[in-house]
Amino acid sequence: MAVTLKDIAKKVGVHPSTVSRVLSGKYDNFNVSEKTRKLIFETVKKFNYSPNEMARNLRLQKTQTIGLIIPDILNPFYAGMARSLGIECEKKDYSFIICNTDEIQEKEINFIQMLKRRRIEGLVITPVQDSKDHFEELIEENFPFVLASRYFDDFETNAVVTDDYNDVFKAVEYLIKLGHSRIGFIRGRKASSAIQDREKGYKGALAKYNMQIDQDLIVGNGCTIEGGYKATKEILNLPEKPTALLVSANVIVVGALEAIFEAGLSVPDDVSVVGFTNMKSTPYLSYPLTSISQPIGQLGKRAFDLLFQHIQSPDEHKYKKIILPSKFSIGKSTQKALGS
Amino acid sequence: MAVTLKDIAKKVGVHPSTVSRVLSGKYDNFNVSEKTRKLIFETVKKFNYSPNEMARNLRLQKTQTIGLIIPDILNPFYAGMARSLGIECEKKDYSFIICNTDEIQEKEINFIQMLKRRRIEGLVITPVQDSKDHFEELIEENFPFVLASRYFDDFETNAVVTDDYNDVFKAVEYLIKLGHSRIGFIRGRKASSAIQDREKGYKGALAKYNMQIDQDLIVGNGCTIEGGYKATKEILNLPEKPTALLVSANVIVVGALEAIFEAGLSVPDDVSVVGFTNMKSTPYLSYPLTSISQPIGQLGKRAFDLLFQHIQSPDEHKYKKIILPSKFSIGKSTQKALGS
DNA sequence: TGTTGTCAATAAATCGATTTAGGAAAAGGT
DNA sequence: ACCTTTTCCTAAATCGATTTATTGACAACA
Repeated sequence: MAVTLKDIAKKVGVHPSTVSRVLSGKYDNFNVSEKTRKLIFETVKKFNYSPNEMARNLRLQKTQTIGLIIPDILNPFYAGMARSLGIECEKKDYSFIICNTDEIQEKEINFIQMLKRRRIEGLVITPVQDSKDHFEELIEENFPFVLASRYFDDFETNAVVTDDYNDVFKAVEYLIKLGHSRIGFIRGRKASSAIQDREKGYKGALAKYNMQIDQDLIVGNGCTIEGGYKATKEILNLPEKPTALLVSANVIVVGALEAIFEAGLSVPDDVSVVGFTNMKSTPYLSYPLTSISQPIGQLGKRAFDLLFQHIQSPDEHKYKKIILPSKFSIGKSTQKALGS
Repeated sequence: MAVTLKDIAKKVGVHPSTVSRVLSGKYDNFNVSEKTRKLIFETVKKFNYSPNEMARNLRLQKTQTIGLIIPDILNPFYAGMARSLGIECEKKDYSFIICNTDEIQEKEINFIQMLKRRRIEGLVITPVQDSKDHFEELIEENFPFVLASRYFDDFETNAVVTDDYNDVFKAVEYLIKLGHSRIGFIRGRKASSAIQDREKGYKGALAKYNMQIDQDLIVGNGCTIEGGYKATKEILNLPEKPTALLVSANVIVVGALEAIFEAGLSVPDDVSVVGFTNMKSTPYLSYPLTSISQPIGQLGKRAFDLLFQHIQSPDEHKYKKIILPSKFSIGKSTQKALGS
């Protein structure tokens, strides 16, 4: 169907290898006469020849393709990562294949298998973290991959994460300084290392100020709107309501606010809220949210950089864990606690 | 490096073709002894053999891959499309490669070239619509593609779009019936057929009620937050302010609201707003937005269906244009015009 | 005994490029 | 006139699968 290198060779009257060498450009002005080169280029143009990458890939053992496995592209956090990864890919002439796990471990494992069959050269992944054996396998094979936004304690890998412990620590400290003493923690997916670190940061801040950790104030599991809604509803039904909430992930914020408004409470008068944001596409309020905004673009970029490095020099690469700080921005969803 | 079919064949002591035939499963229980089959399967498992798709692709002239070219994955509208396309792809064992054009025509053209080199089997695309020659080329070649959310008047293609004219018509009619007589239209990208149809719907509704079309009330170009912000600011500076706004795309809503709040106006008391939404990840207000919500999931699904059909039967396929209705949902961002 | 048929497996071409080694012809040197 | 060098190009292997045609062995049948 499509015109091949062989076809071009025949038209020009030379051997396919000659055409290949001319087009590769590696032997520039060398070993091929100017006349032949011209003729080849003309013919290529005339027949609109475009090389078959499948064939090149096979021969060169390269696909110029990486995989991106994330929980859900609908989550603007991951969309942002995908975006910036895409930009980096483009620069290096790579493409990427996106797979959504929906936080289902089995899907993740299958996707990895599938992508390996497709001979992707590397993988950026936000792991489900319900199991991890498959990563040890990847490490054994020295298969290039980078964990994004989550990491494993147990073994060394490439990883790019945010400074979750400190990010939340500071935010909670801020709430404490506003005089809040009952601060709720709306939790995301328990299994996620990021969420775990945020919970630790929350506890760490409370501990610093000698405040009791009340397990009733730590609720929720899962990074969904519904999860945030239910958890917040639960926490607002406590006999002793919290006066402030730390919402530990971006999507959850939407559910949390829903629950707050539904309970007839207002922000920040009845309850102060600190959330996670990323860029402007996240929940928009008639007032800006006090929030921890993560450097998503950087996350994608740095992940690609690490991955690319591993791909380029598979033998002499070193695993790196990059920790990126977030920005804490004070909006209008927080205020001093009543009576303080 | 990786273990190949040949390696397996050697281990088992048979010819590669035998291994291939066993693994393909096409010659089930036939022409290969039970003993050999078992041995092959065992060896495959033992050495963790996974077929090289590059090689298969080349031989079979299939990549099981399609392309998705969209303006921006960060826009939840396109993220939603990508999501549902992904789900459909998975069912049919396809993968997809996402490319963001940022509404830059040149990028679109380059991406198409690149994807064709990679021998993707088909393309779902939301075209930039600054030019269109390259699509006529695709049609000539009978290359499978589906336009999503935008279409071309000039020639027949596969396309899945929303019912933009009627969707906006009804929304504007609703505003008129609330007594609004100065209704602003915050426009998205002029070049987009979807936006054009929405503008027509706006004008059509006004015409139906014998209302003058005031060009000052039609502002903006470009589907960005900034665009929406500037356009809205402009319209709010008119000597005779509009009492209602029809915001013609989802991202723009954020900018429009920003401008409204900045001007010290409130919604819906000072100005009623109808926007475009899709699912819950769009701008969240302390009140729900009156909005036209588009069936994004359907859009992705139907686009894949059309594309798959074309891929499966390239010769007997027929171009189809599918028009999907949106849902108009009345929230709290609209109310009766003052004095009516 | 010779023919036919079945079963199990192989040989070799193929997909479309790249690349190493080499070869023929022209140019250059003495 | 002969050897060397350079220039220009070709041959053929290769990447890792799939598939069509074919072969060899053995049993069945007349």
